[in-house]
Amino acid sequence: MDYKLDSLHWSILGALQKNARASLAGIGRAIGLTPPAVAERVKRLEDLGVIEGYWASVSHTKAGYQLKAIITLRAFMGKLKPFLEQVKTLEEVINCYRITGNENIIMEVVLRDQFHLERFIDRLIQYGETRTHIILSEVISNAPIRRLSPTEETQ
Amino acid sequence: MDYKLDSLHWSILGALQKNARASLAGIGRAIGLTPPAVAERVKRLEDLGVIEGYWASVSHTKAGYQLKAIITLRAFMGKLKPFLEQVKTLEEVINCYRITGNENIIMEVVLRDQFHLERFIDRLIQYGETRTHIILSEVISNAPIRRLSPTEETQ
DNA sequence: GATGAAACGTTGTGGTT
DNA sequence: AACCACAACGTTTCATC
Repeated sequence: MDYKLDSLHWSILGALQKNARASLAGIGRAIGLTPPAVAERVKRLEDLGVIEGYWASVSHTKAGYQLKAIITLRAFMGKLKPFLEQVKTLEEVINCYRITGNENIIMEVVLRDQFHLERFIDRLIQYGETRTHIILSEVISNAPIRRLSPTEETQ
Repeated sequence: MDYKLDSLHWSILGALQKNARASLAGIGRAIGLTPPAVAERVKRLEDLGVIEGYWASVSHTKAGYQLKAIITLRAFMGKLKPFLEQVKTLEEVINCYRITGNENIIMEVVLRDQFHLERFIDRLIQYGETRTHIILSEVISNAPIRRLSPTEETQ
């Protein structure tokens, strides 16, 4: 990494992780910078890829999806690549990671109800063995990424 | 649910899930509503809890965290409650869900490096058995929640 | 929901250290 | 290179219909 983030950068990241619609002028007031200075720093954070984007979080239950589940997949021989293509077309999947370990894939999915879940799992069995965990409650949701303590920085 | 979301609501949700900093005036232009009309609908979506918040997404690697991992926990007898209290104080944990199945808890964590991961797991073993999966790549990240097809709605 | 006006925020230019 | 000051422009918000 050929850049350094100072504490003003982290104040800005903290503010935008808490509320992505916060005004740059308001953030500037809180940290002692003028609006153009904040705008410049935000633009740079975006250009560097530190800020990947801004999104609204929609409640799956309030949007009509009663269930949220974690599904892992242990792909059959030669079935991982076809799955990786197919998964992009599945509207139910909101997150999907390739992982190490006994399973290859872990997904977070939203589903209308138990029947929807059943049909969804049925569509996956051609690709591998699945294991399903229903999410009962969200203990922590999208906690902000914090600055590494200075002694811990490896930059 | 004692409310109904029409296609204008879903256009607004789509726009804000794609870019939470999009201007309400711009969204209005795209869907044929005046700025105050969009603002009113957004306010109502927030008040209903359909929109839970707006977040900037920060790249864990660009922020100095080389590793992201999924860790599951199968809590020992009587150790789930203490864990649920403790986990809120762990800066590494960006998501944590209670789930059904053999494990009770699944967490998404960001870590500086393998040594940090090792120390983090050490801190968990008092609460239960853990299983760790390193995230190799993100196939799908925060895909938007879409409208249920009308025939599928159970409202 | 629309309109119009006032308050506020963002963005560009130019200048300072 | 990073910031400030100021001005033009766009956006949000509020009253009113």
